[in-house]
Amino acid sequence: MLDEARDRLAANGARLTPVRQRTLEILLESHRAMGAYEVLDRLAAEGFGRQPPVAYRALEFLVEHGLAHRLQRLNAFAACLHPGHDHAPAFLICRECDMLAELPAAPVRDALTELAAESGFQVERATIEALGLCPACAGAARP
Amino acid sequence: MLDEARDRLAANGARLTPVRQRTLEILLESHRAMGAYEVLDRLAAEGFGRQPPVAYRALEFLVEHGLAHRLQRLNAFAACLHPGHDHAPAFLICRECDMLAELPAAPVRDALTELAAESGFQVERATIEALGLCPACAGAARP
DNA sequence: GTTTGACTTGTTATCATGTAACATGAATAA
DNA sequence: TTATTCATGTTACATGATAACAAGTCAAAC
Repeated sequence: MLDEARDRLAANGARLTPVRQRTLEILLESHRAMGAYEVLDRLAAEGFGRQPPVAYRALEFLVEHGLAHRLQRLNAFAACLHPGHDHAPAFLICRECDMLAELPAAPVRDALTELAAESGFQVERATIEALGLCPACAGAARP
Repeated sequence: MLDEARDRLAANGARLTPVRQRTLEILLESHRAMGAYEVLDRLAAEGFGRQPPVAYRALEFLVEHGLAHRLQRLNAFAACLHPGHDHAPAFLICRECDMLAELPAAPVRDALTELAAESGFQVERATIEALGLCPACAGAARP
């Protein structure tokens, strides 16, 4: 995963420096949405800077290069699980257990792009996030 | 618009009190996305309370009752332009002029709901926001 | 009509999230 | 090697949001 990321970045003339790599690893390890300050704490504990911009810059960099996503509803970030494939994912956030699922959302994005185009609006980036119940929690709620 | 809002609320046993009404008016007048603190300043200048919860409570109330929307991407709020009609609107935000358009997005929502259902996820609320260029700004950019 | 209880509004205090501006250090290219 | 660009770190601040409590308002029940 990291090697793939490094290659992808090199192709764009960007570098996976230590902070950036560690930030990506932290996101990948925890495998859930993390707030910037949570990431910052981890970084600081490992000897990196302890001021907010350190985390925000690394996270922003990862998002810019498609290696992580920003979740608007949660004010949080998560590693991208399918870097490069379909880059307009939709996110499903379980309101019970906070589980996060990322799914390829080409049809949804297309519907949105087309709808916008009818008003002459050019979509560049779309945020598609749903709140609801994951299968496990839905099952538990209706026994 | 206000009368319609009042009626809709009365039907739900909720009241359009002065702060709430004024908050809705402020959103409607400016007809764009406003931060909570911007709304708060206006309210305070008109003799209402000047502490954050005053604005947040009024805004939250309006959102709860479908009279306003919260825009995750902007950390902002905007009056709902079609209260009651299709309540899963998509938002188009122009990155040049900050124009905000709200459009009925039933097809997009349906596509998302169906996609989620394939994974067993039950969508309750969806956030669909697009960043891009409005017709005016797109025209100006490509002369 | 007064009392009860739910709701509304306001406060203080604090926390969480995000960014601007600047100084220093490392990598790259001329 | 020197100029230039990019990265990292800092301080300081701006913005966004909520918890906890006190006081006022209003309608319904008695």
